[in-house]
Amino acid sequence: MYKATMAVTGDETAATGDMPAYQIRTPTTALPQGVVMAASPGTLHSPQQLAEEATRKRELRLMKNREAARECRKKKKEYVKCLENRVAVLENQNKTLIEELKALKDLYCHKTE
DNA sequence: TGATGCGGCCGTCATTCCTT
DNA sequence: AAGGAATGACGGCCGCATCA
Repeated sequence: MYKATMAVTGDETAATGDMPAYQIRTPTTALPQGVVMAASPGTLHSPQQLAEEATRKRELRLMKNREAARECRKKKKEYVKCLENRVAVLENQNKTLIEELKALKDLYCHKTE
């Protein structure tokens, strides 16, 4: 949703270049706390062990995705806040420019009279 | 005071995007 | 192409405000 908007405007770039900050994907190497690495697949044999491994993998995936979702929402909120700030700045600039234009018009009118 | 609507947060699933 | 991370979409839960 907000990604599409970014693609259109194309000027909300992060310090890193042409990529918006909220889209920068930095690979995380650290495993979340409490996560234990499984034995290598070659050491698993019985259906019981295979089922346990599948369950473990699923729980790990869910846990990682849970964290990712939290992080994603956080980034999205920051991005929206950033856009709102930008809107405020641009509105102020616009206001200033309108006033400046008005002043220049007044000056010009008085000169020609 | 219970019913209802609303907004925010969360977890999960499905899909997209990126890296290797 | 496979695998993992990021994100969109959806539904559930909770707290708060409003109303009858």
